Amino acid sequence: MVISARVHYACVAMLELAIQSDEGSPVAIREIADRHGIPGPFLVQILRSLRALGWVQSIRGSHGGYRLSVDPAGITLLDIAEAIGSQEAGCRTEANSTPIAGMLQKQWDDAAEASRSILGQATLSRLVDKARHGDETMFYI
Amino acid sequence: MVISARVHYACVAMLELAIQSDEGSPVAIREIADRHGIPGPFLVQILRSLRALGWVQSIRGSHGGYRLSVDPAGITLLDIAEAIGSQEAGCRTEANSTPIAGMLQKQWDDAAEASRSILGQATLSRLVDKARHGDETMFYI
DNA sequence: TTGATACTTGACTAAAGAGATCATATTTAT
DNA sequence: ATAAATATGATCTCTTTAGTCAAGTATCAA
Repeated sequence: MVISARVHYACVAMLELAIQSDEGSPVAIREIADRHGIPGPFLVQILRSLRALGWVQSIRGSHGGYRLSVDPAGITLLDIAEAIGSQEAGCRTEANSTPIAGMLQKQWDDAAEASRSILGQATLSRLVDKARHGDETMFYI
Repeated sequence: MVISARVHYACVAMLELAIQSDEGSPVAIREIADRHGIPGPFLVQILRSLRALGWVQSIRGSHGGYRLSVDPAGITLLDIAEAIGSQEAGCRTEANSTPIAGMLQKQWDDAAEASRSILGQATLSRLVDKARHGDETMFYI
């Protein structure tokens, strides 16, 4: 699975919003963009997509910004990558024409599934905890 | 890890050569291309790359073609993908600028490593066995 | 009511990579 | 000789990626 800059930025933004969700005031795009060196107008595009997905809400006007509008425990990096990124993982060959192609396709699928499994376990809430408590290894039941 | 058509074709070709390595006569590009619906001139390009890697050898002239020049047990799909494909797995962000970016980078790396692990176990010889003996599950020590 | 701040929207562009395609040359068996 | 193969370098089109721009709209605060 190739993670584009777009997907990476989307994850950065979602994490920033998750971290700052305690404070009442919304977070401005500029703040996130400046802190992470992301081109502002590009981040605007990305947040529009996230809003279309219903994952963030926007507050217009002065002192406006964005707020997370979902439970951070319910969104994983995989969700974001699949929603924002266009690039499929693995390889989609047309109609396993030959036994060899079919066998290879299965390997590509297995490899892609392995990546997806990792990213599917990384919820925003876990990552926020990780970011807050430093690098200590954490155990979950 | 995104598997391009180029990588997929390269793997098909290597498997074909591995399967037909018993017979003395080399395999023509046309034969592989026709059997799998691969554009001939494109496959030529790919076999050139494989030859440059020292994995196949070419025999020119009439009745010429290609032959595997390495042990099929020593080459995996990962080797081929990394040698032929240009696209890196995961995501390379520049110099983990922030804690959040660094944390994400680690997730991208973990996901990429999971894919690589799967493809790294798929040697040509195993796949050839699989292709020959049908779909029976095989056990290796 | 006016200005500053911040989001909204749609269009646009440059660069890179993917996936071929083509023409021409060279080698070898028969 | 000639047919069958590979060798080589150039070129081409299409899609995606990453980013930019301009003009509009909403809200707050003085």
